[in-house]
Amino acid sequence: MRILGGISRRRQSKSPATARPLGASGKLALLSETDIFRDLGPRDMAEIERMTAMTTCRRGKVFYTPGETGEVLFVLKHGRVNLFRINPDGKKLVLASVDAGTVFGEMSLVGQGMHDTFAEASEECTLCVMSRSDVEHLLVNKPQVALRFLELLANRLSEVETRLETVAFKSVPARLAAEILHRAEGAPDGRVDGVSHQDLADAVGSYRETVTRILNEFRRDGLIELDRLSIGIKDAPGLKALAES
Amino acid sequence: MRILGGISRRRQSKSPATARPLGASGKLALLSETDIFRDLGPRDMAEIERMTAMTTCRRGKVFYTPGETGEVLFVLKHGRVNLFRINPDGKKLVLASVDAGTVFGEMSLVGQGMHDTFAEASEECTLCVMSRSDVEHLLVNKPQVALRFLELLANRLSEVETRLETVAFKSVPARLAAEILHRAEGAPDGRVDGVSHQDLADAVGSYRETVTRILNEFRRDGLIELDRLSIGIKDAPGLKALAES
DNA sequence: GCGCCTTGGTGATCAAGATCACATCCGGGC
DNA sequence: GCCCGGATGTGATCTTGATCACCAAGGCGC
Repeated sequence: MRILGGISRRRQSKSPATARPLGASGKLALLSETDIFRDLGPRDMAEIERMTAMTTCRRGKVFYTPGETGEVLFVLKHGRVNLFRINPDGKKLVLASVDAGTVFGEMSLVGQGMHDTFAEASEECTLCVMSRSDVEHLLVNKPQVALRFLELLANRLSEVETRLETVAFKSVPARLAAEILHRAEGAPDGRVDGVSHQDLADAVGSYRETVTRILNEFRRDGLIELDRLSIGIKDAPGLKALAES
Repeated sequence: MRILGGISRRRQSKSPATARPLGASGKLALLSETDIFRDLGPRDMAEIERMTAMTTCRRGKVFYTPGETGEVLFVLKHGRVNLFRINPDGKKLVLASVDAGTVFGEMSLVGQGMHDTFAEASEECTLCVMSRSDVEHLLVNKPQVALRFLELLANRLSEVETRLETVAFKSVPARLAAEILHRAEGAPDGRVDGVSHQDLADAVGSYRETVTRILNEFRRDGLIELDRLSIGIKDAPGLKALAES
């Protein structure tokens, strides 16, 4: 059985301890782009800038571990982050894969628990880190931010609910087809790169061998083409049909 | 295969069309108890009272159907509500079972989508219904309410994530044990009443026959006792151990 | 070039639980 | 009491997909 230690080894950056802090230079520019802050004026943004730290994480870095990390909230500026849990056998399940603009973290203030949840950069990431008190302050004094936050949370809720339904109702091939299509969104060439079968298995809640087998079936059926760490979509409608179960 | 029509037949109240409106009498009293409004003063409460409708639903009533119902937000005052989806085969999955104080509904404003999600009273319920514009108004003008809302949403998110993990990782017996324990909370006699095997199956994402079989195993192992529509817990620690997988 | 690690390929086996098919059983309505 | 529908009990399959056991190929560091 693949265990927790193995995961860290497999992907975790070998670079020095923690994420690298960013110079004050590009901080403001990055912050202004964020969804959650978009309603604020320049003066507010400057204030936020003073109270946040910005860091980057390279692909694969697990930058949040329950217990170890304090009570902070992350705002993802660039890149993509996987929030996942590990079960007692060491099996990993990706709860959510969040995009730039999303807020996440351990915040009892907002009840936003990351109980047992890890966060890892699935791509090169730029993150903004806020302390509990900063967030409290911000939410109380800037209602617009609270509203944006609300919106984000509601979207994540909706997403997880759909995921729950998917895991409960659909077969692994269906889930896999959906996952591939989802990951291909945004890539105009209809190609998913840098994703191992193991990654897909973690995402759909299955196993590496099963994913390999099913991907090969997909290829046999002319739905996709396969290369090392790369999947090319050849028949998107076909995949979509499969994804509907 | 059990289908959608069957569900309505099985449980839906045969009473006239919609839920019964409540006299203005107890409205304010009920509203003040709600979590989400608890920070408001009497004057604000009065204002809210003016703009909300209060209704009751009897057990089993499906009072929200996607598409049919408009863009409203419910605040559950008393009772318990199941939010669920139906898959193409007619199989039902309970996404969340929400308690008094919870807010839910179709609200694009807050991104709070109920796409394809139904709501049914699993107990006698008192509900407060707010329109989209009322909610917008409230959230913009009463930041405290937005904060409470945030808190609620974050809790629900956390719950669904745990549920997702459970469905993905744990066996049906484990899920069932957890579900029984969960439902027995609050009942000091350690008894779960008025719940059919089908209800449990819908809740844990399994099938009626499977649930029946496993419950009988539980009884054989001295964990529970069984009666028609009733389960008595005899060995809570044993169930808990099972629930941990 | 060599060794090693990561990724991918595949057969064999197995267990869980979905699915089908009925048989009761119980309570309520008439 | 009789009938009906919902709730439950249970046997008999059948599939899916988890799990085990290896092997092969690609890529990288040295």
